[in-house]
Amino acid sequence: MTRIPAPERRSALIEAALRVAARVGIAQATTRAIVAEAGMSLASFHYVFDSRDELIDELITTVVAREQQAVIPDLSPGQSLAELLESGIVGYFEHLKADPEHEQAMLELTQYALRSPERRSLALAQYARYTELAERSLELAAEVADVTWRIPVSEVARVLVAFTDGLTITWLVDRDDDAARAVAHVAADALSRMADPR
Amino acid sequence: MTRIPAPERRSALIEAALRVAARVGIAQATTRAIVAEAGMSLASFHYVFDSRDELIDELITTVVAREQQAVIPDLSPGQSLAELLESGIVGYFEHLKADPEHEQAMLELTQYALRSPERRSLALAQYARYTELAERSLELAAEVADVTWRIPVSEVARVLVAFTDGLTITWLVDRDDDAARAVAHVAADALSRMADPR
DNA sequence: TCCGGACTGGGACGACCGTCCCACTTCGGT
DNA sequence: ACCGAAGTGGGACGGTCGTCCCAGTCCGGA
Repeated sequence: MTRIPAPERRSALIEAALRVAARVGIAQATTRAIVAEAGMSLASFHYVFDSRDELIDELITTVVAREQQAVIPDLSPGQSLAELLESGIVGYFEHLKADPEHEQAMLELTQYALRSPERRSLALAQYARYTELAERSLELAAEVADVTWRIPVSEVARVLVAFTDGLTITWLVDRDDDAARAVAHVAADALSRMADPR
Repeated sequence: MTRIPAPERRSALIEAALRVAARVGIAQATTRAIVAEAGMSLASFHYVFDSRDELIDELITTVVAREQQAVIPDLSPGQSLAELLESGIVGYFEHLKADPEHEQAMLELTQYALRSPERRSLALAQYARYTELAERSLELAAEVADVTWRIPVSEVARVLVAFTDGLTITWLVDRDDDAARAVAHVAADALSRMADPR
């Protein structure tokens, strides 16, 4: 009824698609389910998106781009590097616990992107972004703890991403908070050994 | 044409389904794609399976049950625990590299199972199995290296599963062998610190 | 040899999917 | 006040999905 300009409608549909994907998975995020969530008609969908795939692609791009501060920890000084890293990872874990379905949808989005050659780059960009965020957190932690990374931060960051990913999947399956915290502890300890006092 | 008894047909269909799922993903593993892969008609499918979901469930169960020796490393003595663990993880990594699509399908299967409440237990069983295999490898490594685990092996195993899972996903995305090996190295180092000399 | 159950092939069904079309309404600029 | 563009609603189309049905074929035991 109320008329909405195309660009606004695009982002409204992307938000709706994200909610639907979190609730029922991307496979079930049909055009009809998305427009129902957004309270629109199918025509409005195809007025602003050529295809569902175009929306999914933009969904990945958008969500990855905004993944910002959620995971960047605020670190209080006076702690060892290992402690800083652990509280950083635990911070991410709290974020995961706060909205597990969102993170599950992110995982599905990656798998989805990996399944078609022309979408592979989206998965790569997603993980490049994760690594970039991890890198920033690691630099911050090193600064606060007054240490320097022995190997390039980007490489440490790549390991951190792998560890948090593993933490995510296993927790999504068994929902074992203690086990996840143990992973965080061990991972932080391992990463902290990759730095030297300044 | 050639007549096949029902139990044989069941397993033939499951094998076919696994191949299809590895090739194109579970979402695209339709009943028609599966019977085409198995060289049967749709009627044969529903003669032995009530529904596609029943096959998928049995697919998960079957594949998880047989996941056996693939990941259990054969360890040569004379190495430190960290070295043993690293070569074990690298062994898994080689297994992953040998058939990435299979591991990708396993990941999709997990996500699929997590999406419906009545299938959640399948994902749990899958990871319980992973943990069990990890546990056996860890016990073996500890024996060869003549050390004992400071905390319950099952807890160490759970961490190892998380680490290998993280290694798997990140590598499936960026296919960076060196980075994966770095993850293996760091993970092995971290785990080795959870044991004491005997 | 026959008969009942096991198995097969092909076609059909209803549901849902992504996409498209077209008549209609609203809006901003002139 | 008017007009072209922007936006909307509803219905339809072709395709694919899971599932089902049924007439037929094969086989082993009586």
